Amino acid sequence: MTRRVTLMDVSKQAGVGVATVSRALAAEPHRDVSPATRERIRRIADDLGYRPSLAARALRTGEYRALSVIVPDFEWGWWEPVVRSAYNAAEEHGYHLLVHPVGERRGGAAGTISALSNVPTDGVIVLGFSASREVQNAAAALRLPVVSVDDTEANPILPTVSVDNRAGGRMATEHLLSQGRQRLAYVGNTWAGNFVDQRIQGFRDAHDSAGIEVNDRLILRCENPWDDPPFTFKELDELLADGVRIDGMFCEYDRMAGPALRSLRRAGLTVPGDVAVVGYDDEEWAKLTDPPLTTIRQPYEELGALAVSLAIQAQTRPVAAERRTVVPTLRKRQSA
Amino acid sequence: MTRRVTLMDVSKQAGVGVATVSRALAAEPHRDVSPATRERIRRIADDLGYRPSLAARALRTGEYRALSVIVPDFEWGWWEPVVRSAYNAAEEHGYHLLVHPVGERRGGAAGTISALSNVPTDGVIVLGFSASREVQNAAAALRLPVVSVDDTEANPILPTVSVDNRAGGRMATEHLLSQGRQRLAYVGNTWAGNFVDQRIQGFRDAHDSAGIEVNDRLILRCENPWDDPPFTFKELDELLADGVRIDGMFCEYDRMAGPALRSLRRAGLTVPGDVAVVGYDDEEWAKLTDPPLTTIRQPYEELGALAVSLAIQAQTRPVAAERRTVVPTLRKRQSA
DNA sequence: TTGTATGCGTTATCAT
DNA sequence: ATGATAACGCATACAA
Repeated sequence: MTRRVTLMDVSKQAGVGVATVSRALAAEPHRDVSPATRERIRRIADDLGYRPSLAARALRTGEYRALSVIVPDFEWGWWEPVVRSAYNAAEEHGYHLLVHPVGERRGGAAGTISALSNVPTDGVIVLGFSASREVQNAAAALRLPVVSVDDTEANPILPTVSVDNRAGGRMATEHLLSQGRQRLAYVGNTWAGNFVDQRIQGFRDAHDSAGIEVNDRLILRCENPWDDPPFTFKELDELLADGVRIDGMFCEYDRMAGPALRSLRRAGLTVPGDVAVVGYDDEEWAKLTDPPLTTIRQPYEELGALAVSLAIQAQTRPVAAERRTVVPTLRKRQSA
Repeated sequence: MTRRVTLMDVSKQAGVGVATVSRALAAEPHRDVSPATRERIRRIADDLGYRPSLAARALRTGEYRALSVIVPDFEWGWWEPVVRSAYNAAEEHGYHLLVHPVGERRGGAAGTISALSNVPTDGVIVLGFSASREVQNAAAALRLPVVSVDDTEANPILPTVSVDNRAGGRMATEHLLSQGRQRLAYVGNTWAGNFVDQRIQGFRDAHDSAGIEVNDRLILRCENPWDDPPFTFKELDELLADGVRIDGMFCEYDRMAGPALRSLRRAGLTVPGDVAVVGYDDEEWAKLTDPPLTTIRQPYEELGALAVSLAIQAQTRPVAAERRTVVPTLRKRQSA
């Protein structure tokens, strides 16, 4: 391992001062350096294999030009496209994006943010967590601005970008109703959460507009059956066994579709013939279910780009702790 | 935004020199500082909200204590658990792990590595790319050691950690044969690649051991049907329509299972009754197919941990450009 | 247009 | 056990 090539080396080789070299190598052509020398110096730097020291630069400028995004690593999938778009957006701003999965062992989102004291970063984007005080405090302790994505708390305490879940629920339901389906089930998880309430609210909204009454018995809260046979939703199995008829189903999120489709098939119902099914999230594998899943697609690209732009803004001037809402769209496939 | 708290501030407050403060705040108790002052200084630092400057530290020590992992962002899914285990392993070594998705626009793996000149990092782990000369050169230009994961080239030019695909293919096939299945199809993608050859070789190995002849007509190379109805594999549809009987199927990787299962169902075949199906990768959603997919699980945890350990080693002493192989396991579910 | 000199905050070396 | 100080490599204010 030879010593690293520094500005000094380049300057000596070029027979000019380090300042000139620094200016010549600046990203955007510096006004105080002749194109000729700029060109000459850049060539020499290249020949010598010069690479700027990020540490030295950051020490001098006080910024790393990097953002960190905290992702929930126990929930695979949905956040990937957000990270992707954030990465691209960051790049366009000349920033790098560092991705940090939250480990159970790492004390959740707040713990992961605290660990960022050892990561060179200028700002934090938190994906998919309700931004509690703890998150806010952890970031404040590091003097890092935070932006939250997909936090569905009623009153955000941070600048927040999120999707209109109520509109999404409504959209899914309207799609089902518009096909003449009348007896719709809502198949949700057992957990509670604002986004759940919002999607159900959308479900109700659509019924109201259509003048159809919601049968509360069809609003199901199901236990995860993912690890034990027969991998169906027993709540749904029982409902169907009781002879309750449904002709449409809105799954709280795509992952509910696997067990739900199995329950339907087990009950001898076809999709979409007997029952039309709509999911939520448009995860990559939604096209792999049988039949391919019609679903609500979150505007992942917007989410990522917006979050990055807010995070960069927040570095210089405070950004209001208010919610920016983006709207989902319907992705039609074969299940409804 | 007030000025940041530095060692100087702490030292003045404590009435000691900066060196003492630096020693007192070192991660592992420094031998040259009394426990009393150590304790006192740490408290003061805490009170003042002192955070070390990573830039200054890195400038001084010459290392960031961070590794970068390059992941193929166009292939969702399989690498997630590897990143997770790598993250944990890195943490145990006192390192941070930075995750970098490769963008199409970013010039592939090599391009993404080059972009790391703007990322504070001490080493690179490349996931899921055949480590070409380009990758090697890109890393060399940055003077960063590289470790490759899941590169299936015959002769690795980098330290490489990979899974025994031949053993995996054999394992999947033996599982099918052991159930008395005799007419097995191999359902693969149209692409070529060493890992494909290896899995097929394992498929053949198992047949050889069982004294069963492979019917080459049953080795299918199918076009992706993921974006167009009817979302089945037409190659498989045709085979079945021709009246060819199969009773078992090995999918080259889990994602092939969606269309394959649809093809089977469309042909009126049940799974696993008529046809037993085994996948490869054990992706998260493998449990969502109907029936839940029996599959070959790659030892993701080992892959990540091993890669990190090699990358850290490579920082100090050269690590041989040889392949370390780990073995997959069978994950039994309902499809076979 | 270019060169010189300073300081960013830390750790390590050398005194004491 | 502690303190003073040099050096890491860069960007910039200021001088030329």
